[in-house]
Amino acid sequence: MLEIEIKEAVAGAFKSLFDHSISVEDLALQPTRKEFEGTYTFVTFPYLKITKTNPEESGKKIGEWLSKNTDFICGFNVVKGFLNLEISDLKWAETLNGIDSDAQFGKVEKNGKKVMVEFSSPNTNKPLHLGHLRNNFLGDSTSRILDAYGYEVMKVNLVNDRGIHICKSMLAYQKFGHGETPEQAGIKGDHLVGKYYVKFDQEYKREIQELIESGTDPKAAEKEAPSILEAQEMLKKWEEGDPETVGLWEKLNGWVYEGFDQTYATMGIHFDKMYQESQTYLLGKDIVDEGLEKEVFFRKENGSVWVDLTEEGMDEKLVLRGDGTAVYMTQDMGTCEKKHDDFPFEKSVYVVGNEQDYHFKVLFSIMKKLGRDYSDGLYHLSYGMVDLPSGKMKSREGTVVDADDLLKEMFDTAEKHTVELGKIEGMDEGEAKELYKKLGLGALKYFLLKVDPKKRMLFNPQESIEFQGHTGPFIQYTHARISAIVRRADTLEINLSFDSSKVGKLTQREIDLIHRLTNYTAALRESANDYSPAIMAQYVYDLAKDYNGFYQEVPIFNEESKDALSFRVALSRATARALKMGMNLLGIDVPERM
RNA sequence: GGCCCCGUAGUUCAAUGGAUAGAAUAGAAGUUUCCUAAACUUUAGAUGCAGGUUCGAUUCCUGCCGGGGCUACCA
Repeated sequence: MLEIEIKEAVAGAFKSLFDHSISVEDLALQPTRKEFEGTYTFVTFPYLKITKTNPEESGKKIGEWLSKNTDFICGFNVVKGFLNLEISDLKWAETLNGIDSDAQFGKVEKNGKKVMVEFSSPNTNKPLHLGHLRNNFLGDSTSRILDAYGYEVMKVNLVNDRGIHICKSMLAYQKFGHGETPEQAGIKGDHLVGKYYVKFDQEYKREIQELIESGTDPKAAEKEAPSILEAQEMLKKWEEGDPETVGLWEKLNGWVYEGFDQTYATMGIHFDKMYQESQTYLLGKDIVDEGLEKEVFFRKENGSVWVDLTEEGMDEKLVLRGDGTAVYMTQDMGTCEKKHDDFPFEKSVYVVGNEQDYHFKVLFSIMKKLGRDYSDGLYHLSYGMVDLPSGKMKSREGTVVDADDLLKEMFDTAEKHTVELGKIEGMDEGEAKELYKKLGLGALKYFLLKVDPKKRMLFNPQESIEFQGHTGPFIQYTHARISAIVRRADTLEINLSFDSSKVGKLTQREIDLIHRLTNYTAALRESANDYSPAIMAQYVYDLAKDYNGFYQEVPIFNEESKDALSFRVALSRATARALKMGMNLLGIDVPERM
């Protein structure tokens, strides 16, 4: 890669000029700011002790050495401690040739390591909402990025299918459902069950109100309301395996899964393995025993078991109740171990909201204290809440954005825009429908992924369904446009290969674009190491923007030498390929025409 | 109270300790006989406050001010 070659040359300069060895990894190059001449900038400030002279002189010496001793650095200038390097047009053309003829471009060798990515984690008492979308897209995209970066990836979904909250919707259904089914009601199973969850809450609130009015203390009322007592009773029955209760649970969960499957299919997301909490909630007790034996945990007088993490800057944390039943942490320790047994990973990523930062910090500490060799590979991909302009989403107050509704709205808006712009001429209906889905989903995924995962973000429904500017469809459009160029080049039988030495003077746009193409792998690496699709999202946007600038400037099929023409087509083709690969990492399809 | 995260143009987002803090959108002004105008060009506009570390701070440290989260024998 070009950047490596330059770094090697700089290291050579240090060796030759100052008799000092620097490893290539320690050297940093940055893109030259556009107000200066050059493409790559080497900052000399940090090396003044080695060069034993002032910044300007250091830059000048290194620049001169590089010009003299390499055939691709054709010029340089020094501004203070900044050495700006110019790369010859020939080198750029050769670089593009290399990229374009490299069938393996963008591919990273498999590294033989396994990583498990857990995401989505829905509750089976209500449908998916906007927050889940951020989670799902992050998890899916991160999985794709890790896979592309050489890992063997296992995508898993741990479904929260048991517990008091599940019993709430079951109870309300039992009382008020009159045997209603999704088919009868004409709504998806998850929405039907969600309806009864809301119903429960209404009843529950009404009962509390009544109790308060009859003189009960508000706190006591919350605990004494008949509905909550019934739900607790139901949970007990479920745990005892009462056939009727389990039957109801299975029926409702079945409906919810059907609904979820539909939504996942619409989102283009699938999992390699499903875990259910109903199967894992009893796990972890053997780990508690192990921890006691290893004296990582300790038992209090009432029999409850704790871990002391004060040395790690945290508190004491309960890992088993006094009555011997499990808490969330017990379960998660067990599940962590089970996941590793099922798929012996080097890394395991949990895509979970940042309200659980502390929980995972504790969990990972415990696994480390227990001596699990994989504990350093545990990673909490923590993401911030999605806010609405009206404020925080609250399911009980009905201020959530439903995932299915939002997806449909995106598709509809895509259709409206597409038809308005007259883009569907010559497309059959199936093709057009396919396009609306790609655009709507592309817009939504890109919107949620372009933001740094850990940051809280604002989702304005009106503004979010945009297809102009820094959006998924902008990148998709660029790809469609390039595809048209490539199609035309094919009919003209333009040869892909060109003689680099005959391409001639390159424009700044062309250099920028090739430069950007050379950074694909670096963007992938950074994205994978940071578990951040946002980095890749930014890369594809910048690439698309660079291409649009280039496209605007020079007609590609104008009359010039065959080499110049082939060069531009090759540049287009390589860009399309990089865009497609990058967007694929975000889980976004790029259409051939739109 | 303790701990964690976040404060950047009107708005939504960027910026491995680097040069004159970038985009998009909204505002103003332009560009289609020519490969897709969902595009392009020009223009105006921002680092919460106060210190510190250094050649250099949006970035690192301290304090304050604002927003959010965690702080359950809930999950």
